[in-house]
Amino acid sequence: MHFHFDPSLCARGMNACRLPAPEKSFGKTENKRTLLMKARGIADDGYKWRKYGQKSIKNSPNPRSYYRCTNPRCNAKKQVERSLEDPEMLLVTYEGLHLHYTSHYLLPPPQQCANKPKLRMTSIPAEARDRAMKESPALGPLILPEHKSTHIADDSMQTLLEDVTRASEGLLEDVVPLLVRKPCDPANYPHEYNLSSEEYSLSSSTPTWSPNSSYLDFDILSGIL
DNA sequence: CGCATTTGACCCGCGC
DNA sequence: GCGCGGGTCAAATGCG
Repeated sequence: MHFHFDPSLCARGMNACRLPAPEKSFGKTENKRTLLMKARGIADDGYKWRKYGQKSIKNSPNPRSYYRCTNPRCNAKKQVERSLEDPEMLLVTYEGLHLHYTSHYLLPPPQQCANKPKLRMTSIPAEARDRAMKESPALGPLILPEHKSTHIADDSMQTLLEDVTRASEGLLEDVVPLLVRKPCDPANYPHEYNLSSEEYSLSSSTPTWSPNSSYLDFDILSGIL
C-alpha cells in the first residue's frame, strides 16, 4: 500500500492526505486510491455506504472494514482501517467509480446560509494556497488573502461546486467533504463537538466530521482537480 | 417491517 | 497440491 503522509499537516489540524498513483492489485492496475485521514477530522464523503465485511489483517491489531456504495448501479467500494503508526488516523482505500452523482451538490439559496457556518480558510497554510492557485486556477475565486477574509463567499462556493461537479467522477466525489457540498444542512452536523475518540467506531458507515477541523484541505483539492 | 450491521463461511490468488 | 491471507457472501441479528 502506497501513501504519502505529512505529519505537519495533521499537527495543524488538516486532514493530511495525498492521492498516490493507482495501486497495483492482484497483478493488474486498478482504480484504487488510498487516503490517510485523521479519524476525528474525517469528513462524510456524501455517499451512503453499506458495510459488507470485516477482516482482521495479519500483523495488524486493527480490523479492516469493507464498504460498498448502496446505489445498485454503482460499483464503488472502500476499505477502512486504522493506521498502525497512529490509531487516530484512518486508511481509506477507494476502489471503483461512482456511476451516479450525489444530490449533496445541490446548495440551498444563500440566504438560508445566513446564520450557518461558512468555510473557514484560516487553517490553510499560505504555501498550500499558493500551490493550489498555481496548479488549479479554477480555484482562484476561492483562495482569498487571509488579511481580507477568513470566509468563503457563497458565490465562490458555487464556483467551487461547479468546478468540482465538472471534474468529479467517482473518486473525486469521495474525497470532497459533504460540508463543502452542502454546508448549511443541519443534518450534516450529527455529532456533538466533544465526541470522544472512544465513541468513534469504524463500524459506522458514516464517519464523523469535527467542526474543529478544517473543512477543506487544499492539498487534496490541488491533487485531484 | 425494512434496512444496516455483524460475523463465520466460503472463494480465490499466490507462494512454497 | 496445500496452506495462507485477503476479499466477498449471506444468514443471523440489531435497530429505528
